[in-house]
Amino acid sequence: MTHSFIQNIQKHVSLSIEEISYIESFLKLKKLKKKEFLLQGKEICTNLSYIDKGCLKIFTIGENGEEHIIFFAIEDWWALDLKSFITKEPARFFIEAMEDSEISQISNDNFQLLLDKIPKLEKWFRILLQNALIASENRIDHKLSLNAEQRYFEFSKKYPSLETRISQRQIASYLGITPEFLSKLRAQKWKSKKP
Amino acid sequence: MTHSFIQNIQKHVSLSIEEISYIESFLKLKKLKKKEFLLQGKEICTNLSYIDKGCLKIFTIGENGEEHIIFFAIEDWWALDLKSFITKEPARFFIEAMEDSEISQISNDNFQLLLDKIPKLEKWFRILLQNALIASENRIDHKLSLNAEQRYFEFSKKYPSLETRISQRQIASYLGITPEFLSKLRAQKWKSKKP
DNA sequence: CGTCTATTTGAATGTACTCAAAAGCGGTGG
DNA sequence: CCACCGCTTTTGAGTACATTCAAATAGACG
Repeated sequence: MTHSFIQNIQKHVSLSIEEISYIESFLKLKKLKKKEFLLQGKEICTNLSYIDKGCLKIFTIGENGEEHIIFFAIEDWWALDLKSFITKEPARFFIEAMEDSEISQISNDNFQLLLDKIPKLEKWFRILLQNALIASENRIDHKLSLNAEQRYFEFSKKYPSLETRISQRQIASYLGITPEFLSKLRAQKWKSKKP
Repeated sequence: MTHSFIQNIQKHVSLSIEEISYIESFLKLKKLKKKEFLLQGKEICTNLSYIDKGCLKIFTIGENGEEHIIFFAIEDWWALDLKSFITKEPARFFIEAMEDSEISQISNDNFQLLLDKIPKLEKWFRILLQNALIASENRIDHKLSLNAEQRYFEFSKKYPSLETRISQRQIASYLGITPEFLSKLRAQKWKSKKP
């Protein structure tokens, strides 16, 4: 059975047997333990990491050590600091495993090589970026349009699985509120649903 | 002299004379007057619009009619609802000219045709999306990490030209604050710089 | 000019934050 | 397997950042 990384690509472009094994030759499998870092800010993000299993967070750290989660990467999604990966500048973001996870990595140099050798991969990556940008635009809209409670509601709808897999602290950080306040929102919610 | 749309493409991929005229054959030039709409929410975004001159806003409209500006499109940048353009679903966003503007449009059908006929355009569009996504990720980080005053400061740094071209009301909408509060922030700023 | 919209300013209000303390939960080692 | 330690969650009181509403002023446009 082919690697799920390959299956992901084949959703958008079809590959020959040779191309598949060529791509697979670049993949490095890696296991991460919960709380293990994949990328520390200021390092260069040299790898694109496809998530086979588990869940990572991509985040920045503020003045007082608070984490600001830019996005979550779960199964069949990607973890990288795009800017650093492309430009080889020091990373803006940190990446850390939130569960024991398994990933498949390809280095930025090998990635460029692949795009040059198999140009149709440009299409696949273009579509990947397209989807990420659409999600990112929606996130901006939500942050501009909705209050904390509404954003929490939308989050629960969009990531029903994450709701239980990760701590409220992490969810609060993603929503842009304090964990204390999220706790209060949840308490309210019960009150209005139980009577 | 070649169209600046073409020049933009050639920053990333080189084109033959034939390819250039093929691309140009699809471009429709259009002039917009200030406050003219390019896209109304719920319509389908059938065109990718390259901004030759002027400035547009891409935004949503909330419950009470407030505008939430997702991004500004200025010279040498793009205006479209990406999701609607790709999927042909009704648009999430509105697009409106903030100044008299000149744009060059290509329809989504012709765009797909171009990508198929000139595959190296995939690379150009991939890079365009890459840059947009990087900017979008930074915007999310700013909204999570910074308070209103800091976001205003960053905005002024990033778009020094816009600061004077558009109304404070629009800037406030982009920053996610009320125009009244932005006015107060600016008043404070003078106080601390004048003494 | 006159009208319409944008900006400024102030007072009252609200949403979300800080700080602190208590309770809950999960993992680890004896 | 239980006890303990550290971290997360809950709860409450006080506070701060930002909003709402209102009214006055200033600017822009036909």
